[in-house]
Amino acid sequence: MDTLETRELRYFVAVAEELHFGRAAERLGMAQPPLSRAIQQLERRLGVRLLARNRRGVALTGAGEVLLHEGRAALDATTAAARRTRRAGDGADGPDGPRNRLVLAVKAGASHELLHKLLDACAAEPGAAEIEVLPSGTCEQEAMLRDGRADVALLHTPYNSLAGFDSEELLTEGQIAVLPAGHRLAARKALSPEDIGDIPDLPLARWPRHGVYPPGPGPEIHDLTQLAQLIALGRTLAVFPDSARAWLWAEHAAVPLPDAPPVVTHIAWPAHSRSLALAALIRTATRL
Amino acid sequence: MDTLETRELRYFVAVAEELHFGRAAERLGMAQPPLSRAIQQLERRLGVRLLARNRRGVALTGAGEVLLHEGRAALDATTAAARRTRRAGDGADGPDGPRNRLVLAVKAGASHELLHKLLDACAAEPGAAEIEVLPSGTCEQEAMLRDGRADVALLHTPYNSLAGFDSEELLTEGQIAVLPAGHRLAARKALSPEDIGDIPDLPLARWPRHGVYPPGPGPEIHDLTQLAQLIALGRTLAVFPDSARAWLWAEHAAVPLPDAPPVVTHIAWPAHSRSLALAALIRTATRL
DNA sequence: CCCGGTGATACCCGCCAGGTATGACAGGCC
DNA sequence: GGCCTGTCATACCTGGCGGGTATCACCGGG
Repeated sequence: MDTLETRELRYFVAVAEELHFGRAAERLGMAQPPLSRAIQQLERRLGVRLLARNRRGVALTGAGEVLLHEGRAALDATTAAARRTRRAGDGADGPDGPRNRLVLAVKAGASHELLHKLLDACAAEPGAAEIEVLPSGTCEQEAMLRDGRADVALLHTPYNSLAGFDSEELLTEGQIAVLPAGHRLAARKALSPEDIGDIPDLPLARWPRHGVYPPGPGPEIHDLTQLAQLIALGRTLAVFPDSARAWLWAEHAAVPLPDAPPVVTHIAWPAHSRSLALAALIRTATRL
Repeated sequence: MDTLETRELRYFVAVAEELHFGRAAERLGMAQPPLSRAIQQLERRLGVRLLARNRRGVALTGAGEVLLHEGRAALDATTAAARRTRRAGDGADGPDGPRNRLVLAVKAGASHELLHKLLDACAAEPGAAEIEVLPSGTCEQEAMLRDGRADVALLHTPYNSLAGFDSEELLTEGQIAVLPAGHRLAARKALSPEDIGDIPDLPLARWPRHGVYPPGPGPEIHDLTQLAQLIALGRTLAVFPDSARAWLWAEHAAVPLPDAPPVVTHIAWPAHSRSLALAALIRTATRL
């Protein structure tokens, strides 16, 4: 009477995202009629109208939007429970006591130096947990923490949000514009954010934010190598924290952006975590 | 294969809390054998041993402890989804547009003045959400935010933890010792935390923290009136923020505790909240 | 007017959650 | 040792419900 089943949440989230029973059913690997019925039962049990059926597709009601948000969070929490439990039991007992393993999510290609120092420090620590580094797509570390693919992550404000996590500050850096070495602006000592917003021959590269690309003239970027190449070819420019200098090519030029907001790297973890291994890692990280 | 059902989580949490299949089954309103089988299936599906059966009761394995913590969080999230969805649809459309309603959890009897000012300010705000004040037991506001009984809460550090919530600071106050007016210490200008820890004839009252009472000689307190009476009768003393002076009796005396840590009142809400009504309330609160 | 597309309804079936009865096993007691 | 008790596991059965197929009701467009 009171408790939602995860199955129902999965079904509703699918329908709410697709706004189409047929496509949602396909995505769920089932037929459309039982899905319709399940949603109806859900609405009856909650005593709330979730979807406005418009004969031509479907729209979310206010309550539906609430359930979409809260339901996603709940689904993330349950899959996180499953994943973390599996990991906890995986190699539960090594040669000396329970073998602890932590999955650390990092933006692929970011914070090279910092990460290197962190891993070295952990390796030096006797009895510290084994760290598995999990490279993540753009801005995906937050989702990985929420759904249990990772136990701890390196996040970069203002690109990432720390909402819902506990965190410690690790490093603050300025930003640079990375552009083709031959470009006329490459010789400048500094640039401002306005300068690079509308260069006719060099549009700003676009990264996906939570899976969607912002509008704009620049190319859509999938990975760092691709971006590096496009910059080297003179087709785009991009903005990075200082530490990106580590992977620049000869054909790249870096120009400081003194007025851009500083990028702060944090180590972040789910607020309810109660793991000794994690606490040790955080202590190690903040001592760097 | 991959996703845990809430039913399984409920079952496991019950067993993990009782550490006894029979009692857990009773609590769940079902027979013991299907519960045993469900837990076995869960262990098989996760590929992980959750419970160590000791012929004489049951103990949690490491993975079991992880699932207990994460599973509780997941269950809270799903019941929160159900509750908030119900509330969102409840009186979804009032006379003028969607009627917004927020449930604000406050520790019963705390922050009288602040709360009064906040409610007045909200009432003055045109188009602001209707605020339902939900008095909570000791330290229960956090749980209420997590499981959706409340949308927003007033929390008091260091008694409450802000972990997992977004929050804004509202008020900082010192603490006072409340003791019988006739007591020899009532005339003192100030007391230190050590002073009040071991007064032979006046043991410190004990509040439940997350449902359990800390050990000690003092009486176990259930509500504020009861405590007030016990103090007035000269049976105990208690520590409160300054604002508690509002409800003191004539037979009470308040002595400042300048060395006690200050109590900071925060307004806190689930980090993932995206409600306009909530944002407005927070803006109102921080402007006080 | 018919046709394509959408969600709802009707009906059926097989699986699995849950119940009852019983077993297996360890410990305490006389 | 024999027995009882408490505990979890096993065996077996049943009913409900989750899911499938076929079909309907409805609307918009050519």
